[in-house]
Amino acid sequence: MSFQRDLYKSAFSVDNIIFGFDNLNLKVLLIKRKEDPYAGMWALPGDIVQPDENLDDSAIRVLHQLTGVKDVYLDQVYTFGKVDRHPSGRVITIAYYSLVNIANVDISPASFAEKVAWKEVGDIETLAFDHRRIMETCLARLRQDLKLRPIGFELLPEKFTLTELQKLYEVILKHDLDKRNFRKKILSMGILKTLHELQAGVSHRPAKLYSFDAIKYEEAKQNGFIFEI
Amino acid sequence: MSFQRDLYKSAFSVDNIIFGFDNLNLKVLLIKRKEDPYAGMWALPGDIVQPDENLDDSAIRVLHQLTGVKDVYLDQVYTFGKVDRHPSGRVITIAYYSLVNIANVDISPASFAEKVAWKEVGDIETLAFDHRRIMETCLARLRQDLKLRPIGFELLPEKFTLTELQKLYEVILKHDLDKRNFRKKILSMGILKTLHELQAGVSHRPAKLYSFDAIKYEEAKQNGFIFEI
DNA sequence: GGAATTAGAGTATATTTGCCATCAAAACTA
DNA sequence: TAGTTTTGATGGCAAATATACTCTAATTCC
Repeated sequence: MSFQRDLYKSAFSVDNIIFGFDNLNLKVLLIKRKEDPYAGMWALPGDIVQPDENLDDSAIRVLHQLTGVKDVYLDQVYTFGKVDRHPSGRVITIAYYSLVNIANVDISPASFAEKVAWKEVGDIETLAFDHRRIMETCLARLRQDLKLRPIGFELLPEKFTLTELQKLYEVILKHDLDKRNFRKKILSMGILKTLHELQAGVSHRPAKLYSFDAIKYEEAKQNGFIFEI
Repeated sequence: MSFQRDLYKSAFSVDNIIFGFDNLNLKVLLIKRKEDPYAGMWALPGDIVQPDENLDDSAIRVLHQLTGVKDVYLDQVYTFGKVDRHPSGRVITIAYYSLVNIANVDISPASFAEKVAWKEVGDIETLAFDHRRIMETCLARLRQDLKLRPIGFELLPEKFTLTELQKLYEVILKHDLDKRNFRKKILSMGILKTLHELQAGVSHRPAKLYSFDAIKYEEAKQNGFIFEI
């Protein structure tokens, strides 16, 4: 079996499900497609992987084009490759998800989009291609990862309150958590820096601000610590 | 951006990491490559995905060619796509893992292989391509899944003893489990059928045989049960 | 100064884990 | 056939961990 014989017309794309959190809801960044197929429909941002481009780099590029940000949390989730998933030919797509601080991004439509917008996850109905299913899969993965890795912070500003963090977990996992137990658990992990600063501009007792301490987390991990919510 | 313009010479393959368990060790099915690149080296079984073939079907086909079995546990893990991972061109590969009952398979080299053999996971050093890394990734995923889903049974015969099941967990997770607590936990889940049969042919007190009860598991899941070891 | 709002903290109970020891059933052997 | 060998099956306790639960304190706004 030669390699050449098995080449055929095909391509692979990446789709990047970019999650953001606005202190109330979990959102994803969608684009409105400019061209066929599915012109005018909302879709996940993605692009064909270039011949000399690694898959991860491709996902990073899509993210960067749309949001201006780099160096954010990004993870591969699953590859979708049903024969007929793309009307124009055999295109399989590798789905990634990214977690961004929604306040840091300045969204601008890339060339392939007419519009870009944050949409609340719960409000999304149909999407182009099999993107609805891709989104569901990524959301399920996000929920799993959120419980097993310290990634919730990625969706929050650098400095955050414990209430904000808890709210984020509650919204994404879709169930309430006990306030005291949550604080106890998070603080006992020793992976937060306590900033000696308070929340400002709120009309009630201001909360302490914290930030994630990646170094402490790495140390703890060396000592056998396993993150779990 | 047209679809046509973005087509280029490329292909995608699947690699299927087939795990088996022989009551002592975790094994993977490897092939010895017949042709270049990497002729004569051990590699993971895999193949180019055909133009009209779904990805999962491709992984199933590879499995079937090598082992004669179908209808076994199979899950997609990760897609590897570094630009230079394949010496002959741009080939990305979608890695799957399968869990088979080692006693049920009758291995026979597919056309692309000179030999096929079960190799103990711990003994595997270098493999062709980036297959070593792929194997590590799949192994890590197997360990994760084993704790969160009732899949250990897939590696055992239809009828098994609790000691065999525990041993399987211990070997794969690489740490010992308490015998009494393990039995208590597994039995309390209510997802095993107690066969009123005993192990035969052992020169000591024979153990009771059990089998996994998929129906009971589905019911339990409906009622909020979450499998966890 | 009082109302409104969210922050922050401890205890009692339930669950899980780690650890320990004995008798039972079968095959083998002397 | 009696004794030896091997593994199966089983309960309980102590310690650690996870869960359920409610009030006072601090701040802004009026």
